Amino acid sequence: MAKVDTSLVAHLPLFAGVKPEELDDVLREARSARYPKNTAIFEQGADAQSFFLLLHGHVRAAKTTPTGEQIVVRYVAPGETFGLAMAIGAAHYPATAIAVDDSVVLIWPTSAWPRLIERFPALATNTMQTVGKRLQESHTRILEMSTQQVEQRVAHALLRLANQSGKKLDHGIEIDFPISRQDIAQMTGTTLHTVSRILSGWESQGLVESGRQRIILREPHRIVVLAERNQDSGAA
Amino acid sequence: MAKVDTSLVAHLPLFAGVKPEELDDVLREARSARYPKNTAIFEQGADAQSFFLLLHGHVRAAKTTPTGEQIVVRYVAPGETFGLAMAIGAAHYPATAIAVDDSVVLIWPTSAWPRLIERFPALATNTMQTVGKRLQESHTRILEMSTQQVEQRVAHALLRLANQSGKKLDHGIEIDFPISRQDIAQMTGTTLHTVSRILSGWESQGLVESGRQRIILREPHRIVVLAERNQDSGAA
DNA sequence: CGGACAGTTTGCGATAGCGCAAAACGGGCC
DNA sequence: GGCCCGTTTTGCGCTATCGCAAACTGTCCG
Repeated sequence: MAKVDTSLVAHLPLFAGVKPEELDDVLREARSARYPKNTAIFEQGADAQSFFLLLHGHVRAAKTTPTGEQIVVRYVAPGETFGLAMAIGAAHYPATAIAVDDSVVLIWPTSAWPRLIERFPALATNTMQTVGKRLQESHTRILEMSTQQVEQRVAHALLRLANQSGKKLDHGIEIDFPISRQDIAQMTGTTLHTVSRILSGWESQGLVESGRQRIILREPHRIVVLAERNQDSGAA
Repeated sequence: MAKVDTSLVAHLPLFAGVKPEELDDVLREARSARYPKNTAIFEQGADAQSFFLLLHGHVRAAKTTPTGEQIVVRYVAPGETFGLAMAIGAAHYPATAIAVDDSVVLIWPTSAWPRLIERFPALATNTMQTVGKRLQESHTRILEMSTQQVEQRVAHALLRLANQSGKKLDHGIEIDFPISRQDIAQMTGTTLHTVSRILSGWESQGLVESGRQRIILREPHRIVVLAERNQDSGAA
């Protein structure tokens, strides 16, 4: 089993308040694994046997309806935890996790959780805050879906992605993993057609540069304006 | 300060795993208060100085945009906690809480939380599960908003309310607190006009009986059908 | 008992966004 | 180098839902 250097993960929010010497004990309970691009890490509805910490790569968490429609719950960036079903008392994963890029994760067995938080209460506190933050983001998303039109929601979504996983280029910010129009549609509650139209429009205005599963924000500032504008403002 | 009988709250999920004799210690740190109908318990953005447990009545948690639009985050039923900002590491309340009926709550100072969970770790675990459940509900709501049309969403919302706070009558289930079309609109991401039209339609089909801030589901089963139907099914 | 008002109903255009379908595109693979 | 497939683009008609406006109604208050 690969040994993980504590210094690589010590600064993560999950481990805030855990002493360096203790950290080693926590990591000892984990194993690491690599998931190639486009492979599933776990499936919605499966037994929640493990929880995860993403070290490298990017993971998409998506939820599927009985009738097959999907939404993207979130994109997981390196340093974030996912698959926390057990912490919230769920026996099964409520969503599917897929590596969208070659990804490396740490994996703890669910069964280790009670022992871990007993020994390191900070883990429980930190996880609580993480889940709480996600709840708030979730509410924000509901608020946006309720009050904004599609173009604004797409703008917000891209800005968040850029913020979370943007690679700075001299001519803009590139979203650092493969993402399709369909994915963005599933993040914003619309269709890939509409997303495509919007991005085409932006592209012709020089706001973005985009291609197959690739998006570069050329004018983040002007996209912020789009995201925040009230529905009345008129354009030429 | 009013003394709260432990036996009244011992069975609540919040206190699962807390011994009866310990429970008294937890309650000793709280005070109780009564909020008349339509009064605010806390405002979005205010310092999160307390957290709450609802004993009687009903509370609406709502989030407001900078531009004044609102959504209903949830309705709190007796026995549920709310205002947990501190547990999730937020210094300010992310939403406003309003008593929709005369309500009685237990109030703990935020500052007591660290001490409480240290002494009674079960509180932390239980709260974690509560927040986790809310996160999942939130995702479900996003899924619905993304994939279903308004009528189905309204059906789901009413069924949930009936389930959570329904009073059984011989001729149906009544939602046990005052709720307006506007409120339902803010739960489902639509307008009060559309909700009104939908309820009028249902009323003329005998599915519901409704009036000023009052809704009775007469035919819950048939409403379930509405909630679950795929968008293609046609009616006579 | 008569307002006054908050909540509700309803009509009628306007339209954002969907859904379908077809074509263009771009990359990787053999 | 050429083929194949998943992704993206775009046109076009359709409609669910909004937005505005006006009328209506049940309740509470004086």
